Amino acid sequence: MVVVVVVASLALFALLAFGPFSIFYSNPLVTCRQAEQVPQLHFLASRRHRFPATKKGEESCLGDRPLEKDSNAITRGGNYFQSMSMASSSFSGSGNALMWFRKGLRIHDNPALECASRGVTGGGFLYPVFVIDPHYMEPDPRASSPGSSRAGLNRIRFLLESLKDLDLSLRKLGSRLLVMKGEPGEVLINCLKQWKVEKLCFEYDTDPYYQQLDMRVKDYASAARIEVFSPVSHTLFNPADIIQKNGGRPPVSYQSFLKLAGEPSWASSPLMTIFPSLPSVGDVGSSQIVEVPTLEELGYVDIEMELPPFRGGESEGLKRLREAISNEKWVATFEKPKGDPSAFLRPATTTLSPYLKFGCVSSRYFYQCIQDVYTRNKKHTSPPVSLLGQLLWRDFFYTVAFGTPNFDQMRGNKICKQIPWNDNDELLTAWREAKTGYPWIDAIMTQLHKWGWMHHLARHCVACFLTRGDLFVHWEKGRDVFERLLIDSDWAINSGNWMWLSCSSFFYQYNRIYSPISFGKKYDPNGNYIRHFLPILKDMPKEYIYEPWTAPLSVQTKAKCIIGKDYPKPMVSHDSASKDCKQKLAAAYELNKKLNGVVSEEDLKVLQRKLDATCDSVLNPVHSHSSSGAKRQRRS
DNA sequence: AGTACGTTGTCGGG
DNA sequence: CCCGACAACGTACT
Repeated sequence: MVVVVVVASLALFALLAFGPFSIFYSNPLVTCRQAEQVPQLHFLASRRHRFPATKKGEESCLGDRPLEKDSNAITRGGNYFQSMSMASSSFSGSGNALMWFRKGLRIHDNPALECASRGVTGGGFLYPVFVIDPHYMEPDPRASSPGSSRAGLNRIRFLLESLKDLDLSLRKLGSRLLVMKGEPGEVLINCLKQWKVEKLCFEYDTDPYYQQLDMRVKDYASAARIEVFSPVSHTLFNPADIIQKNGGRPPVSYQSFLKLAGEPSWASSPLMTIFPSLPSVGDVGSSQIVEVPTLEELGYVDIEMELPPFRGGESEGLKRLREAISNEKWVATFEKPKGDPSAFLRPATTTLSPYLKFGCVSSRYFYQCIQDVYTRNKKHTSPPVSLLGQLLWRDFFYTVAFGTPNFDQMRGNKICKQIPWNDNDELLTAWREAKTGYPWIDAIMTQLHKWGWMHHLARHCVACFLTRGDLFVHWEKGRDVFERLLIDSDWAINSGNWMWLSCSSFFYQYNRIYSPISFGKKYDPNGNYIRHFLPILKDMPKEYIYEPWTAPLSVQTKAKCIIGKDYPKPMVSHDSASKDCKQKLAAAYELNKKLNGVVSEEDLKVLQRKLDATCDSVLNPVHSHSSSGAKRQRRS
């Protein structure tokens, strides 16, 4: 199941993680004609699938090539049944195949499903399985907001909706989704045994959680002589290929990644398939099969939460993709940094990131759709800022993460600067709970709670504020909050972006700090975004809405919002806090340089003590936001 | 050793 | 809207 092992979307993190993808919501300007201008669908049956050349149960440990390069293997209008019978000649036994869904919750461009369908032989059956891990899905009463210990309610809902949609699509093809509960590895191995499965298919996954889980399952399959097919289809490229091309080390800059990556092998091959039907599902024996559960059935009762503007599933994802793509001028001129992070009625990006995260939409199909628009619009933007560039960022982070041990933490991570971040839970909690006293920051964090999604640049602002800009809290802490709450949170992209924003890796210009006051103001001078997500401030005059503590008491009274009572005072003064942060970063960089990146725990402690003495730090405000905030206010 | 470059800073001035 | 100052990092390449 989709348990991500380490709690990690910066969207920018999500970039995608920090949500890189955007789409308009319903765009009334999209016509049917435009919507159809996407690459043609092709029949699955037409393609002769080649099974991996490696031995049974061993292939795919590093992931197979996503698709054969040989486009001759792909012809239109082939005969489904013919190809099935071809496959059957090479098998004997039960002829049963199992398709294990984890991410990749889609029918289109799904090589593992194709292979599973083709792998059914004789009178065999196809078992499409999804395993719900209770740790990932069931309520944790101790969590800081509704949801499980690992996932916020918004992502759990999105996943359930995606499963429901997948089940519906499978049923239309004469199959269904077999939902089971339990520890995924255990459940799956049990299925393989009980159902006499001879072929196991699932999408290859680079996340450490799956690396470990899949190893276990593959070991069992190998011992039981079950054939395993595990294609790379979540990303554009196989991260292992890129790392190999670079002499075994992942590229650490986007530009070098681009050079190594080049064009994907399948760039002009048809990826879309239509299944006329799927092999039927066999007897499930004593296995406990459930319908896709509702939130209530999982134990989420009496929770009042407004619905975020994202419905999960392949159907909705493809609809949004077509809407986004149909606006060709928008696609061709897309420049990520020019988007407006305060736009919420109509976000400035595709908002496809949640769909890419769960694989409801294929990133490869998205890639081809964009290229298709580019062929008709010769003048278009380029990576890193273009729409295509956003997809490549996603692959960039997947590649670096896959090739970097301990990528999701500072310690033991070779590409991560060792910095003496503080471990102050009070600062972290105020940030997480949208109580920093900076309306721009608190509005963004509120959007995170309510929607499970914010614009990429909004993610930048709050990540910078928590780490190198103001609070100097460890980036891993903020990453964990994003990881749980973002619908699109993604292990590689989220940690990558947090390192980026905290100047721990990839980006190092620590003097460039987002102002929690001016940055939002330049996009949204009236503060509409703040008024929407922080209704307590809705009547604050625009002159004060970004800095309500500067409003005269009479104005606060009239706006029915007394600062310090109805809305918090700023927890730190940005001017002095950011100066302290810069000083600390400079000292930490110096130490890293001196020790050539090999900084011990003790070295960091010594530096921290030294910095605490020299900086008027925000690290010890134990008794209060207001008093330390007030103190700082006086100094400035 | 030196140079160019790097998806998305802020502020003040023209 | 664009400019430079601010203060100055690392990576990649020559």
